[in-house]
This record gives sequence, C-alpha cells and structure tokens, in this order.
Amino acid sequence: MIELDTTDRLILRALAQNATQSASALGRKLNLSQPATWRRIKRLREIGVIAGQKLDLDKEKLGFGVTVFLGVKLATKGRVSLEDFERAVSAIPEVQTVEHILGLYDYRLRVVARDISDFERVLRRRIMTLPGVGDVEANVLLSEERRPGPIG
Amino acid sequence: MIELDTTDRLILRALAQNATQSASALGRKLNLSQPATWRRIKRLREIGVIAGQKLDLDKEKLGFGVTVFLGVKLATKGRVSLEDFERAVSAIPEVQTVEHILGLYDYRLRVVARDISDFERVLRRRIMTLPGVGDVEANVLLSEERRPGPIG
DNA sequence: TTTGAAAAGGTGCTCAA
DNA sequence: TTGAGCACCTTTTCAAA
Repeated sequence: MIELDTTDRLILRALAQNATQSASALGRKLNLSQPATWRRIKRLREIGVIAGQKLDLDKEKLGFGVTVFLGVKLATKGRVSLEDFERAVSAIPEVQTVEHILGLYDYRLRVVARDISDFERVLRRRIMTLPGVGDVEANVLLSEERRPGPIG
Repeated sequence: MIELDTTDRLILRALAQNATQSASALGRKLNLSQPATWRRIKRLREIGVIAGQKLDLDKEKLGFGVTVFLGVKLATKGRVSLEDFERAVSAIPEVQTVEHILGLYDYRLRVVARDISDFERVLRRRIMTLPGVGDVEANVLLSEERRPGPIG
C-alpha cells in the first residue's frame, strides 16, 4: 500500500482531467514550484500509480457507431479452455475489452462494429466460433458516462 | 462520416500504443516530415477523432483492489426516472462508468471499492438507495485486458 | 525530507523559403 | 519538405525551510 499526501491527490485529480498539461502549468494551479511538481509526477510514475497514458478516440467518428457488450458463458471451464478462449478472443480486432468475471457469465466482451449488420457478422463468424463458447447474451450500448473514480 | 487515409490510420495506431511520442519521433517511423506529421495530428484533434488523452491509474496501488460490475434494472422507467437515476448515480464517487444499455438490465455500473466489505457499504448505502432501483446483479472483476480496437 | 530559485540542456512547435 | 528561430519543457544543482 502506498501513501500519498494531499498534494499528490490534487496532482492526480488534475492530470485525470487533462493528461497533457505540463508540470509548470500544473504547479501554477496548485501553488507549487515547477520542479517540485515535476518531481512528484515523476515519483508517481516510478511507483506505478500512474501506469500510462492512453489516447481516447471517438469511435463513432471512426465509423464504428455500434458498441455491444457480450456476456459469454463457457461450455467447459478447465484451465486450458480459459486460456484457449482468451487467446482466441484476443485475436479479434473488434473486441476492445476482455473481462474475466465471477457471476452468471464467465467473460464480458466489449465489441465495436460499424453497424448492426456488421455486428451480426462479427457475432456469427468471430464470437460464436470461439473455442468453448456456451451461452451468449448481448446488450447494446445506448450511452455512456465515464468518471474519474475515487483517488485515495 | 470522416475520411482518413492510410497515413492517418498509421498515426492513430502508433499513438494508441504510445500516446506520449512526439511528432518528430512518429514522423521518423512513418517516413514523414515532422511538420507534416504534426499537422495531421493537429487535424485529427480538431475534427475530434482524437478526443483527448487520459491518464491510466493503477487503482490497486491507490488502495482500490475490488472492481464490481453491477447490472441495474429500474422498477419504473419513465423519462424522468432515467434522468433521476443518472443524476443520482453520477454523485457516487465509487462509480467509474455509467452505461445505459438495451437488454435485461437498464444500466451497467462499474464500481470500485477498497475491499469486499467496503463494496458492501457502497452497495447498501449508495446503490440500493438510488431512485427507482429494481433488480441488481453483481459481477466481480477477476482480470481485464484492454485492446486498442479497430481503427478504420 | 522536501522545497524553491536558477540555469543548462534538450526538444518540440512554428514559420518562411 | 527543409532548416532556422524561438519558446517551452525537462532535468539537474544547490541552498534554505
């Protein structure tokens, strides 16, 4: 467990909103000198609290207007079949997220497609042919709100 | 719908892998001059294909080791109750994502907590008291893999 | 231990040709 | 596209709180 003081949390909160701002700009907001701010950010990276930085793309503008969540139940669940499934599903470009979960379904997949008929193609030719697939449930995404989540 | 050429797609793919690389470094990889690369990136930002850049934080190192997906079915689903629910759920800091979906459940929430007993607190005092909540299903996240998804 | 001031070095952005 | 100029950002040093 890692100890972060109030300033660290303020830095994380600010960077969570805008990851592109520089140490000097951030320091001005927090009344902290530029090197002090920079050192704290560097430390947060080193201890791994800041794991990375990701581009966030507008999938609709890229022509992928349909997002569907699939709940997948495996027919057989040995260690091997989990690994087989994960390896195979990782090769499908339309799958954005693979979540191994505990519950009625074994996996939840976030799948993007150009439209519904494109999704049907992915579902029939890619998903239903995955090794060990049993039940599949689909939920179409209508709208989504992402929030920073708690920090400390 | 926006038209992107091959070079744009290569830029997006490269930036999706490493969002911190500069226009000059990227240009070298693609055999493109630095200003040309920079102009393309700028354009991709302007037309909104690149929506932003997000920090990705290690929630476990921040002390939030438990992630749970909640399927929530509303008891009453008028326009007002959807808005009431969304407004109320947005005020819970532990909720990272609110997804309005079509299917057995009306919403999917991504909730983080320090541990299972902390999650129970959030569930009982925050989630179950939300306006209009009917059935709730919970799935604990075991592991997760995120992928860039298709580009063009 | 962590800060702030100052400065060096490097890099990226911008513009003109 | 190239190259030069300029600005800013990163990184280090050092003294002080």
